[in-house]
Amino acid sequence: MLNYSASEENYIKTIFHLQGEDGNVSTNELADRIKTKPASVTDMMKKLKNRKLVHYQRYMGFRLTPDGKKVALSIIRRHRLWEYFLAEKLKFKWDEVHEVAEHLEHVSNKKLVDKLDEFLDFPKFDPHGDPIPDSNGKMENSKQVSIAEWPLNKQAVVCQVINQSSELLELLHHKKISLGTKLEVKKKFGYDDSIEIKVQKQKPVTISGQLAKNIFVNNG
Amino acid sequence: MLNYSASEENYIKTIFHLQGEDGNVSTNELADRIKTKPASVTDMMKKLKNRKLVHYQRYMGFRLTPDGKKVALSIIRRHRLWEYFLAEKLKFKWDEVHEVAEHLEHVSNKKLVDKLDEFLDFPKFDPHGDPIPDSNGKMENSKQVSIAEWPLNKQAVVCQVINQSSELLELLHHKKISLGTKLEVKKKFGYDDSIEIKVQKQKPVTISGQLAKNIFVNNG
DNA sequence: TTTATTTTTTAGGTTTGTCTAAATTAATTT
DNA sequence: AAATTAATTTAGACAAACCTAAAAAATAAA
Repeated sequence: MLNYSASEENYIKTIFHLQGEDGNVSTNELADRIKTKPASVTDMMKKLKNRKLVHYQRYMGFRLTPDGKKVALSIIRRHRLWEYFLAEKLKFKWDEVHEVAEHLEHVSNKKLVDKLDEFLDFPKFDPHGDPIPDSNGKMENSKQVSIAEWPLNKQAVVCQVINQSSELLELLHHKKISLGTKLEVKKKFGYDDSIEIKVQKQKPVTISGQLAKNIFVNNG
Repeated sequence: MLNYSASEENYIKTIFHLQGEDGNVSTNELADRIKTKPASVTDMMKKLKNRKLVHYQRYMGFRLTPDGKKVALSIIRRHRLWEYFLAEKLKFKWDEVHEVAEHLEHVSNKKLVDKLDEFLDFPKFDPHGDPIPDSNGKMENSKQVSIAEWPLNKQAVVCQVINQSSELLELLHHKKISLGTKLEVKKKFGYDDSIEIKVQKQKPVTISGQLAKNIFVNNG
């Protein structure tokens, strides 16, 4: 994999986030996000087109080529691994990690990244619940969200439980919740952040806000 | 502390390494070291003079101001902490850490560096034996060298023992060596890397190459 | 469909950090 | 002390990444 400047990497990464499954990204949209001017975006798109990282025709928007996507995933991998490191090892707060990772992500030494991954024990999600690509660019296909944030009446599948302690495991066992359990959130009580969930075909049960925050789900 | 570009930081750091206690650094010397051209050095010196980081008069060489030294020490602190992290936590080899740290050192977030320092348990020396400045820029005043590399007949003071195990401690106790012990290396045997040392006023004793590599000394 | 508005691009300029080639100053040799 | 050599600086250019202002194209409205 070739090396790209921090600036190029920021453009590539941001296009990845803005383009959905198939949509094109517009000049203004990208300029807004990257906090630069549309003219600068046009300049950079010409450059990235030459490097075969984006499809681009003037006035028609742009999207990443397969090569561009690979590069984007490798930048996102670095970013999220550093976020995980900062939160898990250096005890940064959840909302402080992003800014620091914005800088660390541009150190693009493959051996460093792979060894960091190993040191962290190959985490699958960063502290915001976003999936971390592995060294081949593969990752879980949906964001991981605590059931405290999950919308009402939408099926969720338990995919991770953090902050494991024997008490927590005992509680989960009692509520018949484990990895892969399908459930729906039925009610949220703002008073104490407790929520009422329906596990598969059983009767609804209530869960404390504290527990809810530690059970992560996705849409299966 | 203001922020400086990676390029400025490389100049500042390199001037620090080249200037001794009081000596001036020359244009060619710095150009050589930084792998750039003398003309570029002159350009940068003008800039650093404006920022009050170097004393500089044309044709007369340059040296860091007190402010410049502070900046240099903070860069060196980052570099050596990352080197320690890479070797100790990510299991990089001794001779691979420098190159990667050259990039990581330019991420100049103070909180990141201080938390990294804490995570690493405030190490005093990097994997090459060079002292790591603390958050105030203070550091041990000499490089740490294993007695295997120490010159003959020069007083050495034991300042660290690494790879601590009960067997090693037992051996040290038996040889009457501990932190602060003064000794001299009297002979080196290339055959098995063993060395003969004289501890204070006692009779010379022989130490294996393996042990010698784990006893670090400086000149007191 | 013509006009007006928004979006995007082009043209030309700035800063940072680099370079080459020429000019200047310092150091060394004769 | 004059001449030669070496070190350093200046002058002018270049690439990357940004900018502003004006032109061009696409979109929306009348």
